[in-house]
Amino acid sequence: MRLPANVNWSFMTRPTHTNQSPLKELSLGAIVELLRANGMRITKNRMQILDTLLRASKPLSLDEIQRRARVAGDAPDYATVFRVMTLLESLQIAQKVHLNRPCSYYELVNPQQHYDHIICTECGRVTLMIDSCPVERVERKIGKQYGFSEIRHSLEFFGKCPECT
Amino acid sequence: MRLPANVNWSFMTRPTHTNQSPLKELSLGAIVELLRANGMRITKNRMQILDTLLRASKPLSLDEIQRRARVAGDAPDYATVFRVMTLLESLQIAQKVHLNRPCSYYELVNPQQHYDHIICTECGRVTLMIDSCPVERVERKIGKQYGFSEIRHSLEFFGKCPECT
DNA sequence: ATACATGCAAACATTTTGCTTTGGC
DNA sequence: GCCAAAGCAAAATGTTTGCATGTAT
Repeated sequence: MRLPANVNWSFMTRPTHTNQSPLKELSLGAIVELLRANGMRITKNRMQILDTLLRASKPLSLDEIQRRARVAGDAPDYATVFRVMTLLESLQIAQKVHLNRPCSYYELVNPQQHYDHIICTECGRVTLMIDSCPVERVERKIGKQYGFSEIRHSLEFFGKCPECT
Repeated sequence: MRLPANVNWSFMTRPTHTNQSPLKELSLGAIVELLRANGMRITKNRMQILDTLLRASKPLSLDEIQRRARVAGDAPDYATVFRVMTLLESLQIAQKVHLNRPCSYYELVNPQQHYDHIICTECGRVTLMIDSCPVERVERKIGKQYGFSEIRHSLEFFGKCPECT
C-alpha cells in the first residue's frame, strides 16, 4: 500500500514558504500584504497575475493566465507565471483544480467561502457550486475514523450541462 | 465562462466505443465478456493488465501497471498500457484518479461500490474510504438545481496520515 | 547595493501518435 | 486471411530548471 519512499511527496501541499499569516479575505490588498509579510516583492507581473486571477470566474490554466495578464502587448513569461502560481500555491493563496484535462488549472482560495466545481463533459464549461460544501462534515469524521490531520479535499462533479443535454 | 469552442472536450468522459452493456460486477470474467461484446480482442497483454488492476489495492500509474503486468520478464509496451487504459476508460471500466502528482493514476470502476480516496500529503499513501459516499445525495440535487445530467464525481481528501503526524 | 524576480532557452517528464509487424478470431 | 493489437520509435505537450540580466527594496 505504501508508495515508494524515495519519492518526494512534499511538493503536493506543503508550503515552501512558511506562511505565518493566513489570508483573511480574498482581495488584492490582503494578498499583497501577505506577500510582503512573507518577504516577497510586489512586482508588475505579480500584480497583473493576481488581478487576472481575481477577475476570473473559473479556474485558469497557466497559458490562460499568461494571455489574460497581458497589458499593452506585454505579457509575463510563461516560466514567470509558473513560478508565481507555484509561489501562491505554496502560500495557500491559490490551488490547483482537476478538470480532467492534460494541464493544470488554478484558482484563488477564498478562505471565507469554499466552492466545488461542476464541469460539463461536453463543452467544458465550469460551474461553481455556491451551496454549502457537502463534505465538510465528512472531513471531521475522517480525522476521527482514519486518524488523519490537516485535512483538505478536492471535489469535482462531471455531467452534461443544461445546454448540452 | 464558456471555454474555447475549438477545444475538443469529449475525450474527457465520452466513450469512444459505444458501450451497450455496462459492467455488472467487477470480475475478470465480466470485463472480458464486456470487451468481447464490444468487439475487442482478448490478448495476453490485456489479460495481464486487467489482472494487475484487479489485484491492486490502490490506483496505479501507467508505469506501475507496466511493471506489475510483467510476466516472466515480459512486460507489455508502455504505449500498449496507455492504449489499453484509454480503452478501459472509454468503456467506463476504469477511471483516472487525481493524486496531485505529475502523472495519471488509474483504478477499475466498481459498479457495486463507490470509493473515495484519502491521500497522505507526507508519504503519499492512498487509503480507500469504504464508507457510503458522502456526496451521492448531492448529485441528485445538482441535477435538479443546475440542470445537469449523467453526473459523476471525483472526490479526494488530502491530509497527514496517522504515521506521518 | 543586495537579493529576489524575470526572461530566455534548454532540459525533463509524460502522453500521444505513426507505422510496421504480430496474432486473435 | 483479415483486421485489430502490439512494439518500436519519434513527436507532441506540458512542466520545470539554469543562468545571465533586470529591478524592488
